[in-house]
Amino acid sequence: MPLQGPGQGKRKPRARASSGNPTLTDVAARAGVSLATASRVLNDSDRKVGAEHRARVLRAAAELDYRTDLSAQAMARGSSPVLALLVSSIDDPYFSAIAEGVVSSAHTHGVIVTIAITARDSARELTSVRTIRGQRPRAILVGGSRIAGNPHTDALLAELRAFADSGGRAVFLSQPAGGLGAVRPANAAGARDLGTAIARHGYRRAAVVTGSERLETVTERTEGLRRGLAPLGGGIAVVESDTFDRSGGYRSTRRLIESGRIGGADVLCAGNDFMAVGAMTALRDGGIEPGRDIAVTGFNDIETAADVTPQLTTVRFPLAAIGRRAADLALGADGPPSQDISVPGEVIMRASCPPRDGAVGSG
Amino acid sequence: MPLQGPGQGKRKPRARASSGNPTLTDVAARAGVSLATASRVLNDSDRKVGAEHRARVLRAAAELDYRTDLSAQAMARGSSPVLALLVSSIDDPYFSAIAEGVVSSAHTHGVIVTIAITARDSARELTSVRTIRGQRPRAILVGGSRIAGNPHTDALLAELRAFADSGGRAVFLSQPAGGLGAVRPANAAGARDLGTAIARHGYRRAAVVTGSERLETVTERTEGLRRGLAPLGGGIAVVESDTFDRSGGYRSTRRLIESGRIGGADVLCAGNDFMAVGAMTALRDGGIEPGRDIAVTGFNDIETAADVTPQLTTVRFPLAAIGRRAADLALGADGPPSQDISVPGEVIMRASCPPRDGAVGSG
DNA sequence: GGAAGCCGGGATAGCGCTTTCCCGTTTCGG
DNA sequence: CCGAAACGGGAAAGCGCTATCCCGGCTTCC
Repeated sequence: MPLQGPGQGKRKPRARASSGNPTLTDVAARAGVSLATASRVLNDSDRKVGAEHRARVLRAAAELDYRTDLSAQAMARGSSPVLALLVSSIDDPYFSAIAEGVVSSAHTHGVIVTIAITARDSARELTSVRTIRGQRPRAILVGGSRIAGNPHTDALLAELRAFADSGGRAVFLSQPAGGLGAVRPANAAGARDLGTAIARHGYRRAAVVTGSERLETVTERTEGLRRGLAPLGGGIAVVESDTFDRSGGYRSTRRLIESGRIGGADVLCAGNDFMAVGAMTALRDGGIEPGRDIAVTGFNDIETAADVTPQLTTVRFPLAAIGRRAADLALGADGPPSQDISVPGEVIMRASCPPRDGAVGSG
Repeated sequence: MPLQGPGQGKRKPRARASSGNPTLTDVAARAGVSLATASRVLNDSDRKVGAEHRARVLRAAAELDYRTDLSAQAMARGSSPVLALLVSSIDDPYFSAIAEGVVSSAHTHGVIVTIAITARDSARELTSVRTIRGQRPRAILVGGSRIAGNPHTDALLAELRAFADSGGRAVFLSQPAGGLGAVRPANAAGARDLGTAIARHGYRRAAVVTGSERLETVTERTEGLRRGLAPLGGGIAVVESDTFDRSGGYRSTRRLIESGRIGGADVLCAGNDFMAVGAMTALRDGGIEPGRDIAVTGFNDIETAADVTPQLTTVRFPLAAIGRRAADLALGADGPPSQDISVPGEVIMRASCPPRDGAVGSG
């Protein structure tokens, strides 16, 4: 038995799982070339490799069913081809439409998308970003409206900025912050256009049913609406807030009806389509027929909007395009890392908001 | 100038990006302990570490804002904490609901979710799985209905099986195959229950509007419906196929109306809720009032189902729960790796399918 | 004809982490 | 009171890649 110097003993190499995946070393060995050559072939690097060797490597890889280990590649290269998407919920047409665009863009960039949901919980949002940072992604996309007075906002922003400082790219899908760039729906302009459109249809007193005013999206839309109504002498008669979803729309409308405060309004403007749908049901339950007794509008043009009765007037945003554009911005080598891109919406007038007597002509 | 032996020259270490992330080595150095100790503290390993050292490491990590590099960790450990989800589209309430459950389960398991979309393109499905395999994920979840006669099916299955053989777990969210386990809605049973329910409401002749019969989901539902209707003497009068979405529902219904083939039916059963919604619009366009002149049913109970007029009778599946369960199955160390779990649905009778004269009593 | 390139290939440092080994101290059990 | 076991800590061997560096053989070009 050979003597071994102290501390110099050969360790037994960790046992490779018998069913482990083939490695590049295996491929190189089978092809009878060096590791370097195999790597060069499989990544078609700049360095040229002779046709003979190239073919051998390719064949060996195919025979072994070789799959590059992305973790190893990421570590060797120092960056991994992933884009992280952070949204409050993926089970929400708004975000899933954006996600679709993001994934599609990422695909064309050859980048993998990882997804984290925050469930509108700002603490979880923070821990998610922390975890995500561990992935050393190329970019982080943050969806979901910023909430005023959020105790974790500063920490989140610091985290994102640190990420950006270490070479990553962070892009918001809502209001930008911390000099970090954003691609987002032009809520204010869209709401203003909607206000203008309904004013021209003859409506003057709006009842607004929306989410918490601490959501920036909410204030942008409400304010935009006010500005759109004003020129023709219209305005917002009353604002009622609740959760930013269907049931919130139902409940707040119900409260408006029961308290009689809905009386002065000729149009009910909901903060989004879900709220609008809930509001319509509440109206019917209260004996008010939407589209006839009072007009109704929403926001976002979810697919349902065209399927409810009466069809819902709303503002359409190209959500998938927004997602795609955000991913492009985050992944593109070119262009300023931080721009604030507002994507305009389009007012879709439908039966829930018919022209009234006294409406301004189309001229 | 010191002589250097051939091939032994000291390479200049690759320049670390000045703004690079702090490494565990940095943490250990700052804490004045070894790499091993730092690692042990940060992963609370079995090995005990003195309180003093522990505290120093923790403090150093916090001060440096250290974030474990997941790729490096994955490589060192030989496996990465990721679950890959493959769906045809994330912008589809069906899949986004499942995805929500998947992500939520993964979160509690401390696992990251990466997502890939296939756009119902089987070639892309295959390449996606190939890429995914490179991530060496713990598990792969495959959504989307299997399509009969798909040329890439064998390759896909082989790929998944190879993945399973090398220690991963693959779970289908639709029909299982290749002995690989699945968690999925009990389409056949749900459809049968729906058939039974509408038969008891007095309906006998169903017109079915659905997707391609090469989709297994479609055949399962149609067949189940037939079995539910039969005991009370009902049956399927006509089947019309088109794309498995809203416009497909519209078009096929339209064709049924124009050809007069809808005549013999007292209920129109759509393959899913989207098709049902499209069908209702087509009916109205054809002068037939859904819910009054003909009953209508859907499948899945998407949120919209309760918002259309008349409210849609459908079969509800707990999609998020299915996603969660699939992820649990794929990530759980326990349990047989491959089971076929059918999650039952619940018939939701609504106004689109009112009881007819001659309906069977509730007794 | 020899110096000065290309060119295709191989050897091999890391990348940042985990984990095995090994070692000096204590703490016990007998 | 001595040997064994337990304990806390450190050194370093990889994990599977990429990319740098080096080399020998051929062209080129004066």
